[in-house]
Amino acid sequence: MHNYMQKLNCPICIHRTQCFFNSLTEKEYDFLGANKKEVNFKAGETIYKQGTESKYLIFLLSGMAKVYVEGDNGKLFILELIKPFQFLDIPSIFEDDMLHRSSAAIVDSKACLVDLKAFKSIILGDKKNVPRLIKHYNHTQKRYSTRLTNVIYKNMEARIADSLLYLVNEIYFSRDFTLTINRTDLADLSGMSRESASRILGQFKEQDIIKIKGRKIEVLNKKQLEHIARFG
Amino acid sequence: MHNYMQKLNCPICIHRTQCFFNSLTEKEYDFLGANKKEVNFKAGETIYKQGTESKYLIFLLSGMAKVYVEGDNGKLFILELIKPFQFLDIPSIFEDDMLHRSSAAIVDSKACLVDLKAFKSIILGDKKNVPRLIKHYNHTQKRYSTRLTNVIYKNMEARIADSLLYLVNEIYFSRDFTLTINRTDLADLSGMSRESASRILGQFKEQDIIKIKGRKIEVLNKKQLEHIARFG
DNA sequence: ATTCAAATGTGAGATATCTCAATTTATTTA
DNA sequence: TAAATAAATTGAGATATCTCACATTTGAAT
Repeated sequence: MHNYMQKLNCPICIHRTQCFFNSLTEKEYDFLGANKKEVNFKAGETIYKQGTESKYLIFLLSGMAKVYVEGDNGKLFILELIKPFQFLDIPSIFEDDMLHRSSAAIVDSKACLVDLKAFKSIILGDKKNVPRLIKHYNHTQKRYSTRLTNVIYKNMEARIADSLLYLVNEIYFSRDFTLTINRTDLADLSGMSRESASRILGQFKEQDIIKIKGRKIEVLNKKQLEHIARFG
Repeated sequence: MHNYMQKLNCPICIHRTQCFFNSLTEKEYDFLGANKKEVNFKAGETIYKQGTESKYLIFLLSGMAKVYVEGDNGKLFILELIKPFQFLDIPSIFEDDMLHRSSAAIVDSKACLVDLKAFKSIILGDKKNVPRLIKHYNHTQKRYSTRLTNVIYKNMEARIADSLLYLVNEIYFSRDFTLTINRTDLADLSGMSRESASRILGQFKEQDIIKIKGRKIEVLNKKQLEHIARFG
């Protein structure tokens, strides 16, 4: 098991000891548990597609997944990486149950599907459950703003720096990590072509900002990376 | 008064006869009313800035506003245009009350600020009020996805076409309208420079897709505009 | 109507990023 | 361990978009 698993920081999760669902009563928890399914996904497999309906709340139990928006040309832009005990997505509940983003497994993963009706009844059943859900939406919105700003205003160097800092601070919790994602994913996370991402990485390596050995990356100069992320 | 005022389609509003607040009880409504302030903004004036805290729920009573994210370089990307009786923004309630986007008045406008505490207590006071709020978040998230996809995958022609269709379908409700926004706003809405936006408009005029007389725009061939928005 | 300032339009060169093709490196399979 | 396959790097030309400078139009003020 990767060590990034040890230090989870998810806003909402179903792991009994953490986040969202830990505030549920025993009864609520059992009710949700009775209305869930577990599904396995192989690396690369699509978990769900934007524009489709889902009767389930989806979150990850093991592995890693990417959540992304996709264009007609088949290209995709990764919004965030999802680790175990985080929601992959909540459909548009109280509306049309649609999903507005897509998701795929990066490594072999297991997801848990909770019946949406059961979830709704839990949310509406006790007002103490509402704030956590709202927090989730705030978190998502904030992430969207960041991603949008990132891709609109920053040059490629800043975008790759941003992605590396995201991996250090929010995914692997270490300056020294082995990527679970490939270069194409890193490029999609940074909103550029695979080749451009590769070039920038080489450039950072040349400047001794990072050290690369295949999928092993070590951030040598985080301060400078932060500066590049800010000013390009 | 512009005729676009007549056909409002807002997801949530405070106008007594429409949307969100019309489901409130008399008592709830009066309580919110007692905890609100009205503020006037001149055209161009900033209403709020991203990264700041707000103790108020903000929505528009008259005029028009733009909601946008901004980069360090002073450039901005407009997420949506806001018309009367729509929320400008809801801060990150149940968290840090922060705003993650910015807003400015496009024409002279009046906004209504509702005390956040009062709003929270209304939301938590009766579960019937929760779904409408969740809907608002869904709407916002969907809009973000659209904007993001737009700017990442589409060329300038498609982006301008998209903006024009947005104005026709969601703002003015007519193929024939007088812009309340200027060319710079249209460019910021389309994620490109003012000059580029201007060039594309000229191109569309040349192709008889639209007719332009200053700020008056008439869409002559909506089908083609839709095709361009889709395929570039 | 005339004048002035602001908004808008237009052209040409500059620039960032992409695409394609070739090469190298890493990973899997036999 | 070698061979085969997949992933990553690198270079060079192609392209979309931006920037800057200037021209034109529009709307406001006189």
